[in-house]
Amino acid sequence: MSEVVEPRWRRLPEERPKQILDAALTVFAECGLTDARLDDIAKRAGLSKGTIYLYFPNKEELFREVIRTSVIAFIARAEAYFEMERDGALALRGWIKGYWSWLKSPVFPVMHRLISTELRNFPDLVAFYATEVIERAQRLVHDMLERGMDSGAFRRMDPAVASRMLSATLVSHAIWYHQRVSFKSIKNIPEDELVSQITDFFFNAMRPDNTNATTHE
Amino acid sequence: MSEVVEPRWRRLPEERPKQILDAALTVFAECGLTDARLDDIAKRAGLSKGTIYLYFPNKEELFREVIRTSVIAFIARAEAYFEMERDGALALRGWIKGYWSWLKSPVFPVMHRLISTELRNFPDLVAFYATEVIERAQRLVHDMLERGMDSGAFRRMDPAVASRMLSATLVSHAIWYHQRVSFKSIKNIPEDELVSQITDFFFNAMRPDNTNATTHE
DNA sequence: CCAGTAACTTACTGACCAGTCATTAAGCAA
DNA sequence: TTGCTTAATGACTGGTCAGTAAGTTACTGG
Repeated sequence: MSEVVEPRWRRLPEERPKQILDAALTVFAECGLTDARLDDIAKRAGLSKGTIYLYFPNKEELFREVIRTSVIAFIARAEAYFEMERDGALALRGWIKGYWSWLKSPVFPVMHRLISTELRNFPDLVAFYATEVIERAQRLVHDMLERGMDSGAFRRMDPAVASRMLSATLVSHAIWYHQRVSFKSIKNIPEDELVSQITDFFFNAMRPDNTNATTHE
Repeated sequence: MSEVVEPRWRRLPEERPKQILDAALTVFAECGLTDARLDDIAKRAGLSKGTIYLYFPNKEELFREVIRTSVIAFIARAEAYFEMERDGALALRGWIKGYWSWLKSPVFPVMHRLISTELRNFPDLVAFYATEVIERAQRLVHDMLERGMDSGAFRRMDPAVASRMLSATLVSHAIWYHQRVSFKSIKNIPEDELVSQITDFFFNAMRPDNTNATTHE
């Protein structure tokens, strides 16, 4: 019998880390850090648990690495959205689109859970996230808003506050979107519609006053 | 030696459930369902773990009860805010204040975590929360907005969308507020200021157009 | 074709913790 | 004071799972 017997497993040391990180991201996204089982991650990656320990020292470090690589991937993508659109309002529309694509990715719920619940256990990741994502993003939006205000496209207000309001709206909607099966008010609204509702609302909040300078008081 | 010896423990069957629920709320709020330890809850309540099982059948049921009682307490409080303020805009300001007081309470992060992560394990609580809080609240806000639109205080738009935008902004800010130590952009802003920033922004988004009916296009 | 070794698996260990139950003690009534 | 009821305790059990280590299989170079 000269059958070609498939080996039970292959040696693929180059590809393992990525396979494990991908699987881990999925499982962490679904379960969170504590409820995620290394056996499940291994199974999903088509490996045994022991293999994970060849590439990562422990569960927590695997978690860290999942976050780090995912965030880095996002930043790289986001920066592509920013090749000098000088018009503040247009740049902002581009930003919203790009930001949403991150928010709707499976990485975001993981990040969000981290931020809103498991934060105190990972101060290093918090610092990393704060400087590498939040501050960077806020500076960008801040600048776009100021440009828009200067050009008269937006009314004058504190750009830091405005940018926070935009984030707030997007972030909540993203959370609901990820859970949309359970949310009547979101369930049947297509994604594009949702984003344009948010955009419209924000631009309305920022639209300049058309009154003829009635400085009452 | 006729010292008055304090008994090692007292029999207080009436008060135990509340003591346990209070302690559980705190610990669940900090750790989430999985990471919360019954021993910790017991310790915080000044009891032993066994005692918890005299009043609640298991951890999950205790969790359910924490949520139920807390949500009910909130609803009761919230309804007090609503004794027929007929003016839409004023009613809305009242609503925001009341809603915020719920959002900043320790129950909200628990609820939020439940919604955003542990949802699938508690369909009954989700349904309960959806009907008893979300829908009810949305209907109220919806009505207030419509009244405000009718009176000309607000511009015309879909009240469902507007109410969702308001919730979104408030909810995100609440999450950040609970984690404010880690959030530079929020840390030094007093609570009142935060709420009024949100309110102002929302009212600006809803302010009617002052253009003299320039129906271009 | 046959070591030798690197990649991977599997069976195990020890810590942890929800839930149990035998025991102890508070309080009450006679 | 005694004896009964029941609130409360805390040591224990059984299951779960992160992490380990010994064993197995794929591959490589001679």
